[in-house]
Formats: sequence, structure tokens, C-alpha cells
Amino acid sequence: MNKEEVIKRICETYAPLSRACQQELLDNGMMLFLEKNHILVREGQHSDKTYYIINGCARAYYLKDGKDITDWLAFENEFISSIISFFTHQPSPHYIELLEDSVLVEFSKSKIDELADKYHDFERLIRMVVTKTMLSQQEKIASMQFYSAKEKYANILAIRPDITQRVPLTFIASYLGITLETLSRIRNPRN
Amino acid sequence: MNKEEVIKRICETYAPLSRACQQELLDNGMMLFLEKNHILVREGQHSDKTYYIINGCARAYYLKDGKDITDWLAFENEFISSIISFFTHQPSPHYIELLEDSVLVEFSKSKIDELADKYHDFERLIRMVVTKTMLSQQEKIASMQFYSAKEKYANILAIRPDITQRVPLTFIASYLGITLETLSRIRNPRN
DNA sequence: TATTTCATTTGATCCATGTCAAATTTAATT
DNA sequence: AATTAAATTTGACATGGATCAAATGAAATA
Repeated sequence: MNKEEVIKRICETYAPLSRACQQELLDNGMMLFLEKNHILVREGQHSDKTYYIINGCARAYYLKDGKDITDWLAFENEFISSIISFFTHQPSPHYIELLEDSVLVEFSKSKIDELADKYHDFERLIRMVVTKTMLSQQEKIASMQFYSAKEKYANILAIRPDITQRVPLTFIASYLGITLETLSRIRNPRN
Repeated sequence: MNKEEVIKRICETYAPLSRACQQELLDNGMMLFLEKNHILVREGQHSDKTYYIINGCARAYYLKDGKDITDWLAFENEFISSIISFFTHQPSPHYIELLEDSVLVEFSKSKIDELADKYHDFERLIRMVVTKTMLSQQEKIASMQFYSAKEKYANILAIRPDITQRVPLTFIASYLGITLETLSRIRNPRN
């Protein structure tokens, strides 16, 4: 997939953009071809970039008392960024790491803000991206609030059946707010 | 506070609006004076309204296996709506209930969409509202993922110290994903 | 002010999930 | 293929928080 196709895909997913706006977005997105385990953002950095995943997947995680906690997983046709740093200009509490060899398009916050200022339709698109993110967070909150470990695992499998083939169980476990051992036992059909 | 002041306040909080847009928003917001325990939205309803709280507070809750689970609490100068119904046009899984006598301004989704279409600056404002919501959800997710009951309670007290004077403990407990009994024990200084 | 209803606390017990440690399986590297 | 390293499973045990039940306290209403 080339950049043109990516822009087209983004428009289809979220909201249509004028030809001029598409072109300008195109000129300002940078394609990246990166290897598994590459770290896009480190804790403490000011990250003003967002990444659209063409191929591959990534996770955002942070360290709590030295323990690695995944709190976001993103796959093809999704955006990932250090949400706090990107939106509030604070240093990132998160690392962002690729879990597979990936192809990404990188956009900078300043360009996005500029385009959102210049083009009403782009402002719309950003609103849609944020709204979609908010709705998936809403689901995540519901699934964490009063569901058992087993229910949470079933939930995520329903949303993304191939997740266990693509994401190590440790990361899935902490994403669900449970331990690796508990996840392993849940997955064992004898239990 | 009258409607003009409310609109002004909203502009200050999120993003400035042109005079014309402010006026149109004003014409389409309806002020409501409602009593404690009033139910704004019921499960199963298609709710296409959002409510801005001038005075008072409200909660969104749903029933899981007959149990009442609060998953949103809103106070003055915040919006509350049946997030799923409002954004996806599905029937609401939530109830929305007032926890105090409250003054609200009600806006309809169709008007909001219309204004967002017509005015770039209003589109911007909506984007800001959604972004802010998303960021507070992000915090909530972090606080639920790997924090103990005690830590979660400390977190919410730090954000809103007067919450225990305004919201019954049962609702706070389920909002934190813990039981009423556990919350009660946490609050007892002997523990 | 007495009575009823609702909210909160306290106690006793249980269980899902965490913790720590070791074994096993799978993948990466020489 | 052999060796090392990483990921996952399994076991034994501990514990935070749930559940159920009853007592107390506070607020609403007669």
C-alpha cells in the first residue's frame, strides 16, 4: 500500500476530505518501514507524533513500580500515539513499541493542528478519530469494571480473534489487568 | 447563571465560537430545572441529547446481572450523555440519573451535527469536548488496570475531594469497580 | 417525635486471582 | 543440530476483596 492509498483509506474510515486537503496531508505524512521491537517513543520524551499503522502492530506501555503494563494495542488501519504527550504536550509516561515488522505513516501534531485550522473537513476527520477512540475506551472501561478475568479474555478474543497469534501473552495479560499466570490458566481448557 | 453565561463558559473551557454560532447554539439549548433522582435517560431509549451541567451532578449507570454499576459521574461544567446512544444511534444501555437538584442545558445531537457542519469553529469545539473526555477516560483506565481498591479511592479523592459529600458511597464503589463493603472498610482509618 | 426506609458499617467466611518458584515448551542464535 | 534465551505452563500457597448476613446510623415521612 502506498501513501495515496493510505490517505484514501483514512478518508473512507473516518470522514471525506477535499482533494486539496488530501494532497497536503499526503505531503506531510512520512512512511516508515520499521522492524519488530523498534521503540517509537520512550518514557519522558515529548512526543508530538501520531502513527497510522498500515501493516503490523504496536503497543503502548508504561512502568508501574518497575512492572511493564500494556495499556494500548493497535493494529492495521488504526492510529497509535503517546496519547498524553500528543494531546497535552506533557512528557510521555508511555513507551510505544512495535510488536511486528511494521509499515507506518507518521504525522506531526503541529501539521495536524495546522490542517485542522485550515480545512473544516480535516477538523471533522480528527473529531471522528478521537470519537472512535473514546468509544473503544468506553468499552474497555466497561470490560474492566466488573468482569472476571475469563470474561475479559473472552471479550478481547471476540473483538480480535487473532490476538494470541500476534501479541505475546504477557502483554495481553497486563492489557486485561490480570497476571500472565492467570491468563495461562484461563486458556487451559481443563479449567 | 443564564444561558448566555453558559455558552460563554463553554467557549472559554473548550474553544472560542463566532458571535453567530454562539447565538445559534443559544437558541437551541434548552434550560432544564430538575429534581434530585430525576431520570434523564432510561435503558433501551434512543437518546440523542447531551446535557451540560450548570449546577448539580449526575451519574450514568447500567445493570449487569441485575446489579447497578455506575460508570460515569459528572458535575458542574461538564457534559453527560448516554455516550453509546448519542454517538452510535444505538439504544442506550445506560440510565442517566440526577444525584442532586440540578440545572442543565440540553442540546440535541441533530442540532450539534448541523452546527458542526455549518461552523468550523463549532466543529473544533466538539472535537475539544471529545478529546477532553477521551483523556479523562484514559486516566480512568490507568487507575483501574493495576491499582488496589485503596489506590483507586485515593485517586478519585485527589481529583474530586468533595465527592463523598455529594455522591452516595454505593455509586462511588461501583464506579471504582469495588464493592460497597470494601469501600467502607478502606475509609475506616483503623485499616 | 415516632416510624419507616435507605445508607453505611462491621463481622465471618470464601474464592478468584495474585505471588513466587520451578518445569516445560518454543523460538532465536551459534 | 546444539545451545541459549525467551515465552508459557504448572504447582503450592497467600491474600485482597467478594459475598452474605446482621447491626448501626442517618434521612425521609407519617
